[in-house]
Amino acid sequence: MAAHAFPSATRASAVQASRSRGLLPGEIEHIHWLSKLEPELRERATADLRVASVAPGELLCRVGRQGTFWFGVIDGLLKMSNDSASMAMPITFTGVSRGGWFGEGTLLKNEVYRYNIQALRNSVVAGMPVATFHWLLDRSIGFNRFVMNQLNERLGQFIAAREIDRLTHPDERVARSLAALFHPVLYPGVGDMLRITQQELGYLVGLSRQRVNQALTTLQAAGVIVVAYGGLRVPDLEKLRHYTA
DNA sequence: TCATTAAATTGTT
DNA sequence: AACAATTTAATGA
Repeated sequence: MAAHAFPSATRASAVQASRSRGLLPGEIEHIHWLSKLEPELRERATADLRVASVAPGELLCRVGRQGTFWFGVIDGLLKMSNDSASMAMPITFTGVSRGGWFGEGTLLKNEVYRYNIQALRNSVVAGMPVATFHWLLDRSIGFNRFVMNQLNERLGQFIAAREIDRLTHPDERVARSLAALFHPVLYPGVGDMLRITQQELGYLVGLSRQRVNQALTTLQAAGVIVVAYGGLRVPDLEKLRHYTA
């Protein structure tokens, strides 16, 4: 179980560094909240957004660092956890998939990050500076509505995460974690096919790849998922969410 | 476009 | 943890 060794690169945040670039036209449509902004505000928002590639194992946020960016996943998969530094057992809060944005709670309170964000694979991540974040909060009704909704949905997800932790049956843990990744509001970019390897899912749920493979086979037999090479489909999210072994 | 090869991912022990 | 089988991605004719 201690073998969760990543090819551990631990460079500082990539988004602010010279490794970041501006937004590409094709990426704008993947940022759903932009369409909720008033047109005159959207201009600055898009101009201030930075995009960077992050390698597997790389950390975007570290516990205790001052919150400086609001992050969003353009493509790839991240893991939100509390692990390493602290005394407690490593706990994965959630995975963050395409279309997911996070860090708003930290920025709102002008606090330090309370979790680590680590890339599980090569990912493309967008970052909005804290100044722009507050600038939009002060001006845009649509943005406020989005952030509020985001906070609410994530609260629900964290409550669900606590329940997942209590589940002992691996198949059920995998089922619930997958259901969380298919959350249509938090991760609108996922679509019906989630790209995730069984190894990545193992890191996320805290199981071996072998056990994940076994769980996926069971879940497929139960008809709640369809396994494919390098990913899977969920025909009925509610059935997956309520799966019992 | 097709065939070949390397790399990634899965299935199984 | 190791290994074989399968699928995808990359390469060059």
